Amino acid sequence: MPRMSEAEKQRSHNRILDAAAQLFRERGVEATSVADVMKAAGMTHGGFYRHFESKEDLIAASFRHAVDDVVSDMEREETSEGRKKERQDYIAKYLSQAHVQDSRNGCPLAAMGTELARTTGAPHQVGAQALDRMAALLRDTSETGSGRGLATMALLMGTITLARLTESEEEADRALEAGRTAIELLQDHWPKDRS
Amino acid sequence: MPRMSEAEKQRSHNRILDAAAQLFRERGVEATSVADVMKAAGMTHGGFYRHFESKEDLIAASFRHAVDDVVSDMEREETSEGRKKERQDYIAKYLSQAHVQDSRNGCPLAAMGTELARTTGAPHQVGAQALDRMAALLRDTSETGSGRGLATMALLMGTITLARLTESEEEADRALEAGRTAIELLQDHWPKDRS
DNA sequence: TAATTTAGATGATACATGTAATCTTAAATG
DNA sequence: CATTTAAGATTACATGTATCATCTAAATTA
Repeated sequence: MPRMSEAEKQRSHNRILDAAAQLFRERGVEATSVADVMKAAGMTHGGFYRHFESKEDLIAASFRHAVDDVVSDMEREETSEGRKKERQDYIAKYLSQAHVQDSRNGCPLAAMGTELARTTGAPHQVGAQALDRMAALLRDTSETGSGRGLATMALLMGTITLARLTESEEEADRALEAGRTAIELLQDHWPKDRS
Repeated sequence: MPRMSEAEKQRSHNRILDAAAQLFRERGVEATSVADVMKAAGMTHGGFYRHFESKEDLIAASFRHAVDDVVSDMEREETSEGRKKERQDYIAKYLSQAHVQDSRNGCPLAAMGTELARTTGAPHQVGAQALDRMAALLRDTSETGSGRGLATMALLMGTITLARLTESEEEADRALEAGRTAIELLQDHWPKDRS
């Protein structure tokens, strides 16, 4: 059936990225094989190396892809007011049962952060970059330092992880509610002079 | 060289648990093989199934083992004052560079939480139990609900994950500092009537 | 249109994996 | 002391893994 047009190669490439981004978040990076990804993308494993140099390469690329997907809307927002609203919406969606259950399309850092942290090289790098990017978005433009953005990010990620660890929706809800309350505290009481 | 005395079997058993608890935290559960664990415990992989039914069994047992290790001192504390002090010490150690760098002996939930959350069955269960246990310890005895304990746990875990994702000690320090500030806010401003 | 290129399929490689059967030997038991 | 038992070593097995060489047919290009 090969060979396909340049445009269709791009499409295949994107299908691989999408499939990888979903599977990696759902099952974890180590637990997902290149063949799994290719099958989910509707291809056999052989063609993989026409698109990526190695699995490590795919990890980095698909993670960036996933972060772009989640974050690009927010970054487009221009005004301070628009950003603030986006931020609140994002947090509300983040701390929801839907997000707890659908890790496949959820926050890449929450799903793969621990695994990326153990990596060295490209995957670790894109993880660190993603953190910068997200902390910047969660931070108020008027703020001096990155502290509150970082703390907010930590709280969001931690809360989702806890909620996913629980064994019932009720327990998950308790975790989410605690997360929401804590986020409010950060927003209302973060010291002005802290970084 | 077999066979060994009952007492020495226990010792072997514990060596396996220790090795697993360390390797799982350092490299991740999926990335660590039974053979890796047995080698680290000073044995060949053949004897493994005299001690555990399966890798899944080992995951659950070693995780419980690690949590016990980390938490038992705190649980022994009787007085409210003693507990409070233990809590503060624990948080200070938790949010330290040492903890960021030494995941091997660090918080099991921070190191394996995401992976356990993806599991079903025994490993997921012990993960959920660990969460209950730790949130209970982080919670003030005078409090009504588990909310603040949960939020504190989320913040601790999230902060460590972020710090481990960074690419320099300075960035890691920024994350840790943000975590400390946020913890203070939770301690000072958590609403009295919230669960 | 003929020659060339290459995306993806097929199949192979070399190795790691979890698990189990079998063997060895010393401890436990009588 | 003789017998039984079982901890750990050795080996085997079936499966899964990342990667690569080769094949194919269609898209490009000359």
